Amino acid sequence: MKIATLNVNSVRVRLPHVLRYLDSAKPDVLLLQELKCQTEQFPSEAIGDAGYNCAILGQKSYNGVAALSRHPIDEVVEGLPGDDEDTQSRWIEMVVGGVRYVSLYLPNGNPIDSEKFPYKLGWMDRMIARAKELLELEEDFVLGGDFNVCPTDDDVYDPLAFSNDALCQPESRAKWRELKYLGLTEAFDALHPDEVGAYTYWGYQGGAWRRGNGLRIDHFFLSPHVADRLVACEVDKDVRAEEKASDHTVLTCELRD
DNA sequence: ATGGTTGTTCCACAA
Repeated sequence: MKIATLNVNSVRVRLPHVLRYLDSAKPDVLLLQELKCQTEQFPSEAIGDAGYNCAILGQKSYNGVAALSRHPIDEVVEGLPGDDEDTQSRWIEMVVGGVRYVSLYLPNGNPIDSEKFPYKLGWMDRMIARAKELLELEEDFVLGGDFNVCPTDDDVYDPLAFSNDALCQPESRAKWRELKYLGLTEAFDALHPDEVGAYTYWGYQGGAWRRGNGLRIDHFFLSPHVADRLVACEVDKDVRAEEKASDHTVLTCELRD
């Protein structure tokens, strides 16, 4: 079972990249974030022609998440529970073959002296609560996507430059660990415990990609039974190297069948 | 302190 996640930064601009990836890598599941389009504008036909079913939660201009599957989708849950006032499309769940796959786009939270930072932390509390609920239900699940958290300074090309960034705040990192300490396995760290600089994002500014100035902010968290099946988790940098690429690349995770 | 890029939109805003 091959699972992949990609923040596309506009699915309409990045459709060729997505189709090329599906055709070459043939993942069973692909989680997408930052669709930047409404649900009706999502290119379901092209992706359907490529052999994938889609669960989509779009939004005009910003955010938007989707989960694609080569196998039939048995159930879809749209949105992260816990705040009826929250209208941002950042969470979708898809059940395939008895496993719940979540595509999530955690709030960026910058700048930290604005209302955006407490929104990020509150959203993380709701994510932790939902994960706890799924564990209590003894569900098998995978949380994948753009977490907008660099877990440690080893995940940042220039920690000093990011010391005031929401992605690197002690509060953001503490909640990231709180999620993990529920009993989840962070796939990349579990298989590459001492690896430094396994970045998944390189911004568009200042030749960041060319210079290797990246951040590790895309992650997979696995529930206990799913973690028992973990065989691989890798960053696929080829997608970021393409023309007109997203600022993120693909993170993959392989589970024993 | 500022400027560097990209995407969506309607002009700044978000990242």
